Amino acid sequence: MPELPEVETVRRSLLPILGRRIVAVDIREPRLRRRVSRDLASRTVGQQIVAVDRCGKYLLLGLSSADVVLAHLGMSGTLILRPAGAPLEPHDHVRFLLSRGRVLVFNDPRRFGLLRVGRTESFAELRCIGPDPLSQDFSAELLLRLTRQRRRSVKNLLMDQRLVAGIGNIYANEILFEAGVRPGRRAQRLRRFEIEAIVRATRRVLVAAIAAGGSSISDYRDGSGRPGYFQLALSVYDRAGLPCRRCGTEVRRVTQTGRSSFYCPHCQR
DNA sequence: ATATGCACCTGTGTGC
DNA sequence: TGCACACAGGTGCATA
Repeated sequence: MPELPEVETVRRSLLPILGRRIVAVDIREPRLRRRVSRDLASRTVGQQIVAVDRCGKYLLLGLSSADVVLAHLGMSGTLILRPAGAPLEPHDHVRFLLSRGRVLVFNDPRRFGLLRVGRTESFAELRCIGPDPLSQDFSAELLLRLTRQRRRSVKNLLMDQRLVAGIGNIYANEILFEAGVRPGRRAQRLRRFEIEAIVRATRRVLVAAIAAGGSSISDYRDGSGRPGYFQLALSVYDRAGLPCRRCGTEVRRVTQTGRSSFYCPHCQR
């Protein structure tokens, strides 16, 4: 489910928790991709939530103690705000009871997500992720540097969180369609104008996707339970065999390093 | 450096 | 209707 646009949408929808205190923590299933921090409850109960930030696909809830709750939504995770008395739902793994009658629930059917508490500096996963593709750091100069000497495919490169943080399978495909570049192209063979097109396309696609509230392919919801609408605007992702919205040619699906890639053989070179 | 295969999980859709 | 199978937004490992 969640790539940068979905995580950013969740972040924005969670802003109403700012200033609330964590009153109780209920860990029902600690076995996520990594075990939920054993001291999650002891380090968060009594703390006030003072920040809701995003770093790539990670969400960071800043606490008044200077600790941070680090969350990753994996493939199927959601962080959702409900009324305090709302009934437990399937796959509700951790619940933070908040002041002023709300409960923040980490729900994740596949349990590929992550929920930890600690100092920001202590999280190794944050140390090795690249710049945010919406920041000024993500420029044609940077992408040019990243692509030199690398034989790997441009799509694979865009999805490498160490190089750029937040792009996953849906948006890598969409960005490359928008840029007119085939996903299988080797990074080092890209021309400068193509690099520039990819940088522009990245901004356009991610900004549009955030504006639409992300993509709800099956079950993604934001923190207030609302779906996104960008799936209706997808150009190639999950559209194998359907006509390209721009030229009518059939969209193709190929497998690259274990993931499905989609492209229009006419619009993308 | 990079690709592949697999592992971790559950849910859904498809074809028989 | 039931069953087997493929596949799904992510990441990390071991192996080539």
